Amino acid sequence: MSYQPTVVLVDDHELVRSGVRAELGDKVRVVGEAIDVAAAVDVIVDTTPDVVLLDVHLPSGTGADVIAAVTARGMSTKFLALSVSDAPEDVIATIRAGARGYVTKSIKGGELVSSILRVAEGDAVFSPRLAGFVIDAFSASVVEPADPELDQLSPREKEVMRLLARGYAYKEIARRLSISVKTVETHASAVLRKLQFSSRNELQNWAARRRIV
Amino acid sequence: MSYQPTVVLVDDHELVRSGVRAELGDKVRVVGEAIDVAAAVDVIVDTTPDVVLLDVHLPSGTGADVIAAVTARGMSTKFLALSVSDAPEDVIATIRAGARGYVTKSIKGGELVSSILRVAEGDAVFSPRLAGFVIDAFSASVVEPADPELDQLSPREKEVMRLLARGYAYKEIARRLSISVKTVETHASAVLRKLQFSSRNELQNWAARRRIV
DNA sequence: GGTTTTGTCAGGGGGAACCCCGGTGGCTCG
DNA sequence: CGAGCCACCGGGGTTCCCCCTGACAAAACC
Repeated sequence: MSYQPTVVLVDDHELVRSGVRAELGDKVRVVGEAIDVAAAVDVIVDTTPDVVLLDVHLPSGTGADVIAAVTARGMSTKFLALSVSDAPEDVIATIRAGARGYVTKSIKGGELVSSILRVAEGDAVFSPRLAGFVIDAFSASVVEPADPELDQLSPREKEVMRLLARGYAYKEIARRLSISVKTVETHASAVLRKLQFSSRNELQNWAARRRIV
Repeated sequence: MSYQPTVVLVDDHELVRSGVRAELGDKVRVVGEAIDVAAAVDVIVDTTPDVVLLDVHLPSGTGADVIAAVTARGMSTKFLALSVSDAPEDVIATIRAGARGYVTKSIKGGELVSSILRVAEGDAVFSPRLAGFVIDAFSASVVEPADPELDQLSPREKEVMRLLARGYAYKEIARRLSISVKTVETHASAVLRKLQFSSRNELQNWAARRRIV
């Protein structure tokens, strides 16, 4: 492939930037550099590179700030985080912001080049250990801790509770369960009493947070 | 490292299982096999392997079903999905369920072994193209598209809307904003009308999904 | 300076939500 | 077989939600 992706380097250490430039050789074309958040945003907007090689910790903020500012301008630039930090917080924050990859500075030159090329093609790239952090955060955001509070409810009450939490009117619930509205009221009262809620709205918020909806 | 991780193979094709067994050689120890969801769960619970090599599509369900059933039993087994499918839905569903990696069957034998070893050590492993799907799904689950619908609301109405979405009673909202209950009613009516909701519950659900709470 | 928007408030009404009482029938368990 | 739990249903009541109409002052816009 003779096509050279264009790259912007964002790092506050001159040494790192020149080192990276040297390693990159002629496989990619460096079209701009920046050392802080504001300058980075300007350069990226001006040069619209294929990939931004981005340090996570900058003097005036974080790499995530840069990503947020650029994507807020409607650009679809791809970001590859390049950092000394392998802390889960940094990795997750940067990925959440929209980075397509995250490699540590212990990476070898050749691998850095191939990582940039892969990101330019739309793939995601991670140092081995770091991908796990993202996966953890991803699946952790879905877990249902099987609330023991729900065991206080009889089967029928759970049924009513679920519909209640979704905001259905008593009339609707009665129709769906083919029972009388009065029965629904009875179950609803029991649910609110047992779960210590004073209104369906509290239940609804609680259910939304626990993702029982 | 002379330590052999134990592995369970779950795949409905005999050919695939024997192929995998041949490729794995003596780097890992295969302690069990299964061809459907129920059998897989039984074998995994019995043998408590370090890693489960899991096909995504099984005769009686999906790999995600297996993961859900096993984790529901409180086990912390690691799962590596091995599938012919590279469809984003399959990848995301399997990862959401809790898999620590996803590789396609076009993988070479040696890479499969090293993938298993890395998963056993806690890393996450992906075929190049697939990691991007997870990242997309991950960052997409956070974006706030700055709802243009909210611009229809006057500042005061937004204020009321937020409290309304949290489930506060009119009386409470009036107290917090130091205004009359009747004024709250007026704003609430305007909010529901402008946002096309017919009850506060719809608003509450909508707000919960958009994370405006 | 008129018009529109916004924020404030009120009356009145229909309906829904929630509560407290009551009752029936079925089931299980000691 | 009585005691307890569950699912079912009703009456009657209070409070809250939501709507409609109408009003007035301040700010903003043209």
